Amino acid sequence: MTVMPDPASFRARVLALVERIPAGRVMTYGQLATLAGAPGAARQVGFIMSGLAGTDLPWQRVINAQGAVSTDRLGFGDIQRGLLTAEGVTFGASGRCDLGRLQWWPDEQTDAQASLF
DNA sequence: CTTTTGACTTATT
DNA sequence: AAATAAGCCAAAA
Repeated sequence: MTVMPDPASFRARVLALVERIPAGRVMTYGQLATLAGAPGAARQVGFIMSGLAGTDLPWQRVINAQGAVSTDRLGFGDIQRGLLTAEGVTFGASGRCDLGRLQWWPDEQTDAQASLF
């Protein structure tokens, strides 16, 4: 069961975005905060994520701006990397992936269709 | 209302 | 490249 607070809340907007991240792609905390309407609230996004583990949401696809997972100190960094690796995301020896290639933006799903407007 | 807290980010050594 | 410091903002208490 997923957490569904007020649709108007910052949290709900973040969760809605997380749910749309395609497999094998990632988003950063700051990016989510900005798209949810609160630039700079990256830390708050992280706090929201703390409740996502164990839900249906693809929480593993949210990483930090360095292209690395921020869950090592929580004890399940290896689990998160494992899930992402299973989706095709590759991590270098430094524990970071190629953000420039894997970071996903919501409008990416539309390409030629966007020009209809 | 004020204070505290973080799965963050950026700039600066 | 790695470690520090300071800034940042939404919730909960």
